Amino acid sequence: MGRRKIEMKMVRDNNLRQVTFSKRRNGLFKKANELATLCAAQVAIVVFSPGGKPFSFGHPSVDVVSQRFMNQDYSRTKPPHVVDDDPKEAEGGVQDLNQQLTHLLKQLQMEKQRGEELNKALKANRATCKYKKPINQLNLDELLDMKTSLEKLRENLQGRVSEIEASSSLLLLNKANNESEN
Amino acid sequence: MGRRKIEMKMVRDNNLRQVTFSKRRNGLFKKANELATLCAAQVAIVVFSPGGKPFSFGHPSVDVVSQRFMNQDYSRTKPPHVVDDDPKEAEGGVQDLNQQLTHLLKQLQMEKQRGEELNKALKANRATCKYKKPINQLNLDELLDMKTSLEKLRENLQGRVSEIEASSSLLLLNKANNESEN
DNA sequence: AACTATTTATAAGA
DNA sequence: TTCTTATAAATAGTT
Repeated sequence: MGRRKIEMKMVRDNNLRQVTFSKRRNGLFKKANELATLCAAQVAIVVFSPGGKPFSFGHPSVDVVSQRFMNQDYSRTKPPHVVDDDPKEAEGGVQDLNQQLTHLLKQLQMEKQRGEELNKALKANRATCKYKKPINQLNLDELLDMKTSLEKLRENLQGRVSEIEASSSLLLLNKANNESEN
Repeated sequence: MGRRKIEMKMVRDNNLRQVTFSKRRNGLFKKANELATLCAAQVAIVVFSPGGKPFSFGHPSVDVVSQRFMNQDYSRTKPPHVVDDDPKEAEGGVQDLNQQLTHLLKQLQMEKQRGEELNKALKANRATCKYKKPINQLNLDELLDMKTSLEKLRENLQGRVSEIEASSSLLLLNKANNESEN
């Protein structure tokens, strides 16, 4: 997409390849961000440059998404810790225990994060309580103000639970807004 | 990029959101494939659709790339499993690892329980969703019915999350009630 | 880093 | 879902 069409083969020139990588990595991450935003999807990307440098994009984070993926994946097939790089050690050796540990730690992190996000959502939600009583009497400015604060809340929400709560709130708001226009 | 420019906000319409997701997921994976091909880069992508279905792209594979990423990640900091409950054994003994495992499993259980409680509250809440769409068209009987079920729900709510959502719902109901009186 | 001529992705519509 | 098409966005080559 540019001055000329290019063949889909590895770019030979090292310098040009690096430039292409940078441009396209940015493009890829932008697309990923749009996908997450537009569709309320979770996305994780890991890329290694030709030089071996790691880059990543995650919504809400690489860890959360990859963990969710691994959990699903494992439940479909084998226990998560049986990677079997070294069959001799696979059943209860140190390596196996280490893998179990790592896996558990990640799950723990995920669960804790979920809890924290719920808490965050709660706090943010309380901030909106001041609006809750006289919603029929709010004027347009106040409604817009409320909308802003709800949208701000929405930005901070990470988990799906939070997603749902925000939708409800926005739905409520939209309803109020529409009616104030009549 | 199409017939019209669209706002970068979550697509509200479920059907349209699913279509958008499919199209853009394909686009994202295509871009990822091009990046890998042109630049000899390794790429891994994991995506969860709004409906929670997992999709992935990997070059050479999700596993290879994520494994490499994790290794690098760990080497930057400390091994993830060194929790140091017992400094004497901290460097790799089987006994120590087992203790860590047990400890982690307990923590996990606790966190999961917390999550489940929050989920329960959420589910109870969802039961009220059936009323949400045509609220303006509900007749008085239906409104009273809804009010009853909301009040019942309210009694059962334990967590603060649910508390807040119930308030919203009741507020919505009161509003609708008032309007039906006019 | 910026700039455009083009190619590519995609929103709407069928 | 798949295809078509008008338009928006990405980007290859250039400065």
